[in-house]
Amino acid sequence: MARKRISPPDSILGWPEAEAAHIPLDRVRILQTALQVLDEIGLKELSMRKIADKLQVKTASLYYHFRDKEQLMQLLSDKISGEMVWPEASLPWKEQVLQWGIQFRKVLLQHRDAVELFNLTIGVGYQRLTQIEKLYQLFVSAGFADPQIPWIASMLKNYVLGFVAEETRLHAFAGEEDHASFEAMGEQYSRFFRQLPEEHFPNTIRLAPHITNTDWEKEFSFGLSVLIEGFSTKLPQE
Amino acid sequence: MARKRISPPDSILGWPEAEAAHIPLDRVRILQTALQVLDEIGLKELSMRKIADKLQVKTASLYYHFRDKEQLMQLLSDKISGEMVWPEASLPWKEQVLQWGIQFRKVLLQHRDAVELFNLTIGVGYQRLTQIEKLYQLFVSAGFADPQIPWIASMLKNYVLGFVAEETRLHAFAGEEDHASFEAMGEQYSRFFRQLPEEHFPNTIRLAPHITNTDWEKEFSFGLSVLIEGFSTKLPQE
DNA sequence: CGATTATTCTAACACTATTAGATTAATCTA
DNA sequence: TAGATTAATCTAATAGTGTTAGAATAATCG
Repeated sequence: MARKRISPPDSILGWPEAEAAHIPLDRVRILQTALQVLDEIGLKELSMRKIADKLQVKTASLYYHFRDKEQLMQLLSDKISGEMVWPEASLPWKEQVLQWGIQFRKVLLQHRDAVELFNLTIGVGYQRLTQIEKLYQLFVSAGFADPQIPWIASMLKNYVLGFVAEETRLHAFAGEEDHASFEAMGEQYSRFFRQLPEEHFPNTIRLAPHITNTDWEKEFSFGLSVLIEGFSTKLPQE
Repeated sequence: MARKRISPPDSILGWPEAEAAHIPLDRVRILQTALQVLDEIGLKELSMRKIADKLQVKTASLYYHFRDKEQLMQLLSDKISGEMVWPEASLPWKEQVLQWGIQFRKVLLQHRDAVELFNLTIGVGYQRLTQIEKLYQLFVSAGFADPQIPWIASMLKNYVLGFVAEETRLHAFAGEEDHASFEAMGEQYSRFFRQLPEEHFPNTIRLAPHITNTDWEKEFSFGLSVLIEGFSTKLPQE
C-alpha cells in the first residue's frame, strides 16, 4: 500500500491533524468521510471534490478506489443500510413488521437526504440485499405464499421510504434557518395552504392542519397498521 | 411580445423549419419541448442547454421564462400530472381508488423517468395539487375520517410511485439496447440473482423468478387491493 | 539496492447551471 | 410615422461538476 510522505517540512511531528492527514485512503475511510460530508451539506451539494477536500486529497485519487460517483453513492447507501437493527425472529409476524418499519425509518432519519440517496441508487450492495433477504424471511415464516412475498415486501419498503420522504420534505419546507421549532415549520407550511384558491382546493385546505400539526410517530404506525391489515387478508388460511 | 427577426438572409421565406424556429418562446412551448427532450434522452441527460438547442435558442433565454431549472422541472412534472384522467365519481369508492391508481400509473409510464421527476420535485403546482385534491374528495365521499385522509391518500400516491419506480428500474436493468424483448430483460436480471452467494440470500434467490417473470398489471392490482383492504379496516362503521 | 507495483497527483476536458449587461425586437405614445 | 419605452433574446463570462490520461511518488518485493 502506498503512503503519503510523512511529516512535511512545516508541520510539527506528531501533530494529530497532520498525522490524520496521512492515513492512506481506502474504501472504508472514504465512505466514512463521504457520509460525514453528506450529513453536513446534503445530497445536492455532495461532490467528489468536497469529499476529497475533507480527506485532504486530490479528487482524482477517489477514482482509484471507486469506478465513478454512482458506485460511491451505491456503497454509501449500503453503509447506511448496514445500520439497520433486525427485529427478533421470535416475535409474532405483525410485531416484526412493525419493528422492521420503525427501525428502517430510524436509520433513514439518522442521515441527511438518506431517502433520496436510496431512491437514486439501486440496492445491489450486500447490506441492502441483506435487508430485503431478512424481510423475505420474515414473510416466509409468517406463512405467506411465495409469489406474493416480493410484492408485499416491496410495498413495506416503499411505504417507509415514501413516508420518510414526506416527513423530511416538510422539515425542509421551513427553509434552512430555524430547524429548531416545529411550530414555525408548520406555520410556514400552512401559510402556503391558506393562500390557495378555496374554490379549487376545499379539501386540501380543510385537511391541511392534519398535516401540519401531526404526530409523525403515530401516523407512521397508523400507516404500518393499514399495511399489516391489508397483508393479513392475503394470508393463506391454515 | 418580442419576436425573433423573420427570414434571416440565407433562409427561404416560408420554409417551414425556419418559420418554426421563429415562434416566440413562452412557458407552454418550452415545457412542451422539454417534455420531448425528456422522453428522448432521460432525466439524467436533461439539461437547459439541450432544451434550448431543440428550441433553436440560446440557453440564457430560458431564464427569462423560468427562475431556474428546478422551477422548470416543477412545471414539467405538473404538465405530466395534467394528463391524468379522473375516475367517475359515481363508482363505488374501492373501484374509484383502483381506477385512480391505474390511471396514475399509466401517466407515469407514458414519460421517461417520470417517477424520478416526481420524487425530485415537490408537488406545489396546480395540476399536482388538483390530483391530490381529487383524491381527498374521493376519500371524503367514501366516509373516511378527516384526520386519516391525508395519510391514506399519501399511502396510495406513494404506492403507485414506488411500484412504477421498481417497474421501470427492472426495465432499465437490461441496458439500453434491446428494450424489445421482455425475456432478455428477465434473463439479465435473474443472472444477477443466480450469482449471489446462496447461503446468504436463500430467499432472495428462490423468490427471484417471481420478480423476473411477472405480470406487472396483475401485481399492481394485487398491491392496490392490499391497500384497499387495509383502508377498509380504518373506515368508521355507519 | 534496484526494479516493480500500488497509489496519488497534475493538468486537462467537456460538461453543467446561472448571471450581468449588451443587443435586438415589439409595442406604445406623441 | 418617428421616437421612446418595454420585452425578449443574446453575448460572454463565472464557478462549479464528473472524469480521464499520464506523470510523479511512495511502498513493497526480489
